[in-house]
Amino acid sequence: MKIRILIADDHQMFREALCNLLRAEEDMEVAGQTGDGLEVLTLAGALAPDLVCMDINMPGLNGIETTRKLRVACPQTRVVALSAFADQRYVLDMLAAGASGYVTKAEASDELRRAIRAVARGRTYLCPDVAGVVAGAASGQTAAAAPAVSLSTREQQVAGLVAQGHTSNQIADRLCIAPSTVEVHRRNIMRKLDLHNVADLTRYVLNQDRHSA
Amino acid sequence: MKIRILIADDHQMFREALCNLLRAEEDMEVAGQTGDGLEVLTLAGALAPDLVCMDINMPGLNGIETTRKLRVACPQTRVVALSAFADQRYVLDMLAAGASGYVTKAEASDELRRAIRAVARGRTYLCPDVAGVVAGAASGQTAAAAPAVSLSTREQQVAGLVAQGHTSNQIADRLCIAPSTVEVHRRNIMRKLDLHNVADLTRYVLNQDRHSA
DNA sequence: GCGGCGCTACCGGTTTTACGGTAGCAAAAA
DNA sequence: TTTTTGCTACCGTAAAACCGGTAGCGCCGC
Repeated sequence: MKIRILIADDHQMFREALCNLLRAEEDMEVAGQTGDGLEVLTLAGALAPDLVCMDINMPGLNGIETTRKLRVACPQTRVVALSAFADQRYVLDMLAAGASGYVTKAEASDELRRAIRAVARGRTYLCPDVAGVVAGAASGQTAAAAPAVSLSTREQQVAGLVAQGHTSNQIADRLCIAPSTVEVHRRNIMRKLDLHNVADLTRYVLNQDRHSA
Repeated sequence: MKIRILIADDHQMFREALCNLLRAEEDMEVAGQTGDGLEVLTLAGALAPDLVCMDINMPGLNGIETTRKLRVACPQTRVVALSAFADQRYVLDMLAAGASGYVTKAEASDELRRAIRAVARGRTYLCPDVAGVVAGAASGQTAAAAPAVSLSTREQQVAGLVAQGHTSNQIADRLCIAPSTVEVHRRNIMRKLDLHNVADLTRYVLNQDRHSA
């Protein structure tokens, strides 16, 4: 029985090249391919593949969200993350979303074959770079610190406007509230995230945006 | 006579997959492949390929700089840029550096084959997305606006430290200059770039970093 | 019901930015 | 040579950010 694979990546060229590579394997079969997160969900429902090779940057729905929804809709379909990046944030979010493997594109394609076979057998596979990141997170403190913070809706609005370069007065006008209120929100945001200036907050917001793009 | 191709991309997996694709073509031959910009120069010198498929994000030396040097060292070797991005900045820099073609990874691999054949015949090939960007730059004003700004070395240092969340006093300590001097640099940076607060500057620096990564 | 949380709003204060002008000095360019 | 550019440094002012406490109101969950 061949391993039936769905390829999800926003670069058509990479998808085609990858199809080519995997089709050469005796024990693998490319069931389908797409570059759109939402289409991954519909295709996975129709094709019921054993495994999805999932990129993170995709239009429609990013790979992390897609993985999360896919694990609910198609629990029998496992996910191998296939990303250009090995950021701790990406890796942890992807694993938390339910991915069973994580391989970076910087690795040899042999790593991917190994990951596919391991995950198809119900195992977990992380390529060396990624395994190091996970180990670092486990021993470090960022893993515990990350999920502790959560901004309210209003705070997210304010944070976004601050990162766009607006002053508290401008934000107050925009949201039709008092400047003093905006400053309270700013202070609460700073306290929650342990940030202390606009530059820190801007970087934080930009990272968040990148994540939910 | 086959077209002898050198593949330069920092993702080994993509390189392997691409080699596979191009080897299937009758009129093409993959002479070599590497993920490092500096190695492109040495390999090109040794192999004298007809054409280099050049990614932009590479360690050692980025694709733009590599192209510039390659055009001087090996004028007979032409360059097709093969990037994930179609940013105006990337495209224009790459063409200015001497690339004869530009294809994005979001395109089908057929676009790349077409580009390779066109460039090997001495022509220029831009994929549709990129052609639009170039046309927009020619008619637009951003092309003239972009090279107008340039920060001095010191200003870049200060801008970077501001974006990292340091105050002028902290930056002064770090650079061993007076706080008043740091503030002069800040004002000059702001004036040159037409920015007016830390958030704007932070976003600018982050974009710059992404560009020269 | 009552405590907690989010949103609203104001008081106070210090520190930091943002923007203006002036100026010396060295190196590079015109 | 003169001019320009970059780096250095100080003087000011006004605005904004940062940090603390206090407090009313509505909503949700225990």
